[in-house]
Amino acid sequence: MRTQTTSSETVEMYLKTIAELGPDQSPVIIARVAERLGVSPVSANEMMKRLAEQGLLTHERYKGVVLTENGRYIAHNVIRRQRLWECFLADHLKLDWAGVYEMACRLEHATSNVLAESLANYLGHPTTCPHGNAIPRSDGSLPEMTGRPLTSLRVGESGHIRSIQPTSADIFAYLNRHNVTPNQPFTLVEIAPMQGPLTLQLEAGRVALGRSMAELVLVS
Amino acid sequence: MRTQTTSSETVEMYLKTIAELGPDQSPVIIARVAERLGVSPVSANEMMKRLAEQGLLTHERYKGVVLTENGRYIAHNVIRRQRLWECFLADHLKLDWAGVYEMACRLEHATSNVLAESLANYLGHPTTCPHGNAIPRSDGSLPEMTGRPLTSLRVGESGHIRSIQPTSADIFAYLNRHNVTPNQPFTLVEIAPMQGPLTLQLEAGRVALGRSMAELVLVS
DNA sequence: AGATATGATAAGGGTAACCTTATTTTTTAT
DNA sequence: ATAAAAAATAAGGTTACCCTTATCATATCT
Repeated sequence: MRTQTTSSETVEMYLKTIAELGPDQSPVIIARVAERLGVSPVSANEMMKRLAEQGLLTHERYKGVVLTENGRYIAHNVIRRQRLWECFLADHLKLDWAGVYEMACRLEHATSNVLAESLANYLGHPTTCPHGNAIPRSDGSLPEMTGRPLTSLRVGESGHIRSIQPTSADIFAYLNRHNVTPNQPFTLVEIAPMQGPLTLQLEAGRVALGRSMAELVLVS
Repeated sequence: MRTQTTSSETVEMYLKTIAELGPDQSPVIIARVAERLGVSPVSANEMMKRLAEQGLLTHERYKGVVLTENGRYIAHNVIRRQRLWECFLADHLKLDWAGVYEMACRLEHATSNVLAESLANYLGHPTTCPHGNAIPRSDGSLPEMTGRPLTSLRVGESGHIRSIQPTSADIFAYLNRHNVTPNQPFTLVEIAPMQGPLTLQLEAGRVALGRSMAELVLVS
């Protein structure tokens, strides 16, 4: 927890993206960040230089970037705001589960501390967003991630969906359409060979998920 | 109502400011806009040129700028969003009456149509913001302003506070501290000469308001 | 009718983002 | 061990804002 100098929206997006791509503080390849932000790798590189100068992250060539304590603090704050807004949008405004991530992503940058805490209070201090991801606490700490990736299960195993990691609205929409949402019980009925799809049996029916999509799904 | 091409935050702020300074579509002096936005007159001038090119306003030298139908539509939409957020912040989150204008001013630019309409619905389609100003309708139309400026009253006249026009948080705070808020009954007990202050008798006590502040207060 | 304050424009710059197109460096995979 | 793929950097540009200082044009006031 430190000098939270107010950061531009762009800076906030970079920090948040890095935090999302590297929980556990593992180095994040800059090109992955560029991809997710829809920006050229060159631009992302330049930005990383600036962020490093500001002491928000460290960069080791060909390894990737790691947030400093200060950078992580800001990132978690941004994520906190986003997830609080997601709760409001989904639970109170009844907005589409798949779309709230992106809507909240715009609101998060326009949210002061006072506002965030009032909102948290109004919502009853929720601990997870509608997609099941933990909401960082106001001191910047992030509760331990519970659940393991769907891809780590064997055929025949059962469990409950715990969370869907941040992704695009299309993917959320696909998952929602097939009832792959938090708390749903399921059984893994098949894993196709050659990096093929995983097939889940849910109460409402079956779904096939490609590997990369399945990696976004945490279960218990 | 027209081609609402998505506009930048800056453009939205210019349009909103022009709409606020020139209700009734009277020409607005560019320097006034610059002042309110905290920008140099030269910058505002350049921006007006760009806005005129985009067909959002017309500019007559030494007279001022007037929004086109399209420009006004966008401005009213921005104002609608801001005032809806003000309602939410004040009525639901119980945030400080004086501060919600500025908080909402940041949220307004991060608010899509879908979100604005869901919010309106959640709030029960309010028609005025916490400061008593009319909320433009979703078609961009603005209900007729009711009430006249406090400065048009004579000593001895009574009435109710109707609204406080958009201003800074300090001024809102001052007015709030002295109970100059919508629906308060009052009597105008004195007008000091030489452009001096107006003194109001309210239920809770007396206040003295300078001319320029009094002009922001509409009464009935 | 002319002086003055006000409003507008011209000219020259700055910054934070972004871009593309080389080129270089490192990792990785055969 | 080396070739191919991936990551990083260099170089040169663009855009949307913003700035200051100086000059020009108009309206208003005496």
